[in-house]
Amino acid sequence: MTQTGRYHHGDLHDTLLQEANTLLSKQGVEGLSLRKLAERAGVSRTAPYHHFRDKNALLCALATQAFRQLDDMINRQLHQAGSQEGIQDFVREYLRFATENPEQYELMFGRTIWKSGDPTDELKNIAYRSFRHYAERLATLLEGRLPAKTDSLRVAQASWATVHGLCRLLIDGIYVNREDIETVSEQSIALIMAALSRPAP
Amino acid sequence: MTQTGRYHHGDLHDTLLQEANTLLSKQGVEGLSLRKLAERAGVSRTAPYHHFRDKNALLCALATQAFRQLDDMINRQLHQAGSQEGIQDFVREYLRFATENPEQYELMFGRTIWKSGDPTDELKNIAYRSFRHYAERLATLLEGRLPAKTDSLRVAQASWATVHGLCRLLIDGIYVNREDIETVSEQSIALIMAALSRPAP
DNA sequence: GGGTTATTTTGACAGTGTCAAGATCGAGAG
DNA sequence: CTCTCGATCTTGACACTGTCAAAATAACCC
Repeated sequence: MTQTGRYHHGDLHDTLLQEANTLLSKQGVEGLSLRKLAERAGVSRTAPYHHFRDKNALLCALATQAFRQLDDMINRQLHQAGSQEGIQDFVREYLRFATENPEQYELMFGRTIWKSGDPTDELKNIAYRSFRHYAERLATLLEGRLPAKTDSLRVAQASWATVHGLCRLLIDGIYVNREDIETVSEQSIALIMAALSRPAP
Repeated sequence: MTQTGRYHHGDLHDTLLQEANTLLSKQGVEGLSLRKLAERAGVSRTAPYHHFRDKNALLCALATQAFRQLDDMINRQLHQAGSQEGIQDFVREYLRFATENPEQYELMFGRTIWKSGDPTDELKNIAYRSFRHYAERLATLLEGRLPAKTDSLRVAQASWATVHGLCRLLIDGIYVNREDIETVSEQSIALIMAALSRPAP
């Protein structure tokens, strides 16, 4: 289980992951097949099965990687942000992350893993942890500013949904053009901000 | 196995669509194959190709159907809604639509059609029209209540993104549990409402 | 060395979408 | 009524896909 000794290939595990990630970026999930991957790595079709239980496991590993990046971003971005500008920057960073790695984002939150496949425990952990971090930081950020009977967890879920929905519409290119990113995201930020500073009756 | 008017089949077109929709509901897109469909309709594997150019065309037809329903709902729901309660009801209806037909919703907005496949002109038309209807109705609803320099189109996009994102997280079961639908959706409604009645500085 | 174990390969199977070519049958033209 | 035509359907085939079983290979430990 070490990576220094080279028995047959060297370390297929990492090579596979790396190659899969670049292929994902270029062709999307539907262009990612284990056989193609194996060929690129110079091994037989079934070689990957000794490093990943099945395709689902590979995809989960990829998504886990991406979630680690996102989690880092969250902690970095919302760490010492004491003001509304902190949240604004976070939203912008989030949008940047999603639009610069659309295929990874799709994999992280898409049905391929969460509905049709089954997410690894490792993936679930990092995914939930990321959200928890966001919720916690947001909670401390909003401490005292929230009216009674308003659970900060709900605010976290609702605001995440807003940004997430925006990303989806953006990435899939349905209702929001990429040229409108700036204005629409500003509007979304305003949406969140208004709710935070002055909640509904 | 229906035998009404069987010269060849009767009308495969509608049978195919209908069967596809029930199969979609039960098994999701990934469980929907043309061959399975053909078998259920009692015809050969390639028979459907004389009614739909390819699988993408079939999926687009399904999505178009669903969009027609959504469009109807939008026009019905936001027709004479003059107050905030109208918007609230709309959001609730939208959430109901999405959670009761999760697979259809996924197909309507998912990457299967919009990214990996290519959407039919018919589909694009109805999809854009639905959103336009929403935007228009929302605009008349908010007339005069919006501050200067706030484009109602942006508000429409942002609010749609909020509800859409909520639906996605709900359907894919990532961050929002189904038991929390009520509270989270209320929070989301509050989010939108706050922005509408009292915009951010 | 031998033996164990991890790694890789070959072969095979059941699926998938889709194309090409032939078969069938309803209906309108003569 | 016959006969052709065009819509509809079928058979066969191809290139893919994920994944399993069993055999082969190479590295490791004793």
